[in-house]
Amino acid sequence: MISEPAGTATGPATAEKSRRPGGRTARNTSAVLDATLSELGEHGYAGLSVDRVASRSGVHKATVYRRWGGVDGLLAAALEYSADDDWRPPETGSLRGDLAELAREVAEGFTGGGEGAAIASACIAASFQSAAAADALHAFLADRLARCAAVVGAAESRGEVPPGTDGADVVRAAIAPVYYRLFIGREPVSAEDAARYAHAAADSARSGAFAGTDRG
Amino acid sequence: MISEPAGTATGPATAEKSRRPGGRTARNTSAVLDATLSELGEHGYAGLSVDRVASRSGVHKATVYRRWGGVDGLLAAALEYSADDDWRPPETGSLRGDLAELAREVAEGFTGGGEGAAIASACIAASFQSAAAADALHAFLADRLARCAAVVGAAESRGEVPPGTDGADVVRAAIAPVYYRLFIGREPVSAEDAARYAHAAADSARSGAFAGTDRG
DNA sequence: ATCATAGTGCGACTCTAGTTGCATTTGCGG
DNA sequence: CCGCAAATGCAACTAGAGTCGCACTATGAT
Repeated sequence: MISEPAGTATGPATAEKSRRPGGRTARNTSAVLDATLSELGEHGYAGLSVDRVASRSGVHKATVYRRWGGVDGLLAAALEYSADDDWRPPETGSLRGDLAELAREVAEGFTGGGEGAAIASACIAASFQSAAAADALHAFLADRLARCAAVVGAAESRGEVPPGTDGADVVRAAIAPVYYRLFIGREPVSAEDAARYAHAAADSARSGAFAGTDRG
Repeated sequence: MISEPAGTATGPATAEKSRRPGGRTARNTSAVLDATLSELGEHGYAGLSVDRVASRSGVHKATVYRRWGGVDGLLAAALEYSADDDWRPPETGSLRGDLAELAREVAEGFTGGGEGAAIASACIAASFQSAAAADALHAFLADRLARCAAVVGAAESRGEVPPGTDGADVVRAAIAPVYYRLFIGREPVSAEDAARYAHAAADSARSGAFAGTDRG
């Protein structure tokens, strides 16, 4: 989902289009975004304040407001900054296994009480407050969904699902109930729950529920 | 900023345990909660401010803070205040039809541009900001889910699904992808999308994916 | 009718978020 | 090395959220 902060890497996420990308500006960028992620992990989105990020990073408050505009842009930039571009979907050899592993990763990514889980949950919460964060999250999840759809493509080439199956929809069917329990209904999610939803989605795909026009 | 519910913030919201439930107090209660819902419909949760609700309702700001504690309790009370206790799940005669109608209602309930849609979306957003709102929404949705599970019970008695099918899980599988697209992935939802997810869930239930232990 | 008091109105107060004008630093091209 | 402009630091400022003490009003009981 969302990786740990890169730390040494000079994140060119926001600085690359600047007319002065080097030196102090780059240092400030990584300092501020690192501080943002740390604050997110410790206090969540509700406790994220520009003043705290500013003093923690050693960058002046006005500078943070000028460059990121507020908590919105701060979080959106931090989201891109920490995005793990090397993530790949599981390859267990079967669609059922792939989807089950995927659903498990989703559930654990938000409940597995580390800093990463807090940050991931904070991003979801932030998307309800800030259009910039919502856009960033949308882009991030759309990219993840597109990569995940590959497991359905592989299943199709193995003959597990009918040709023309909508991979993104199959993945949505597998992971959406996990998200629903976590963030909408606020219900606990067990590993068995996640596996059950993944298996149901795999079976639906196999019987053609997501192939081309809705045939029934 | 959003403060934690201090003590008995939402105490006298339900007038029955108040020591002075009649007259002006009751008038103020309905005036404030009506104003809260109107403000929610017009400006959403992000634009919900105690000052605006206070001046709109004619009740003093300090009174609103004293009785509801802030936007948290205000929205939680408004959610209970406006809950439709007479709602019943659809009865089309088939599980596929019931689930499809349910998914359609969910999608339309949030996207169908009226004041109700704005309020419903605001409640979801609020649940990410306020523990009180999250609890209120959890209770509301758990109640709705329990009622919806009845359509699966009816299908079971008709022989459409195996005995022991988990009704709540079938309903979750049908509506969760709609919620995912609306609030997590921020993707548009068409009527066809909603129907497709509902049909897939119905087929899964029919083939026993949600019957007792996960049979595979 | 009368009374104690819960509930309310009022306004001033504090605290924090966010903005602005100006001086200073610093990266980058010459 | 030098100069310009971008970026930053700084402090004072505005605006809004939330709190508090006090006076007052209306409710429910006597």
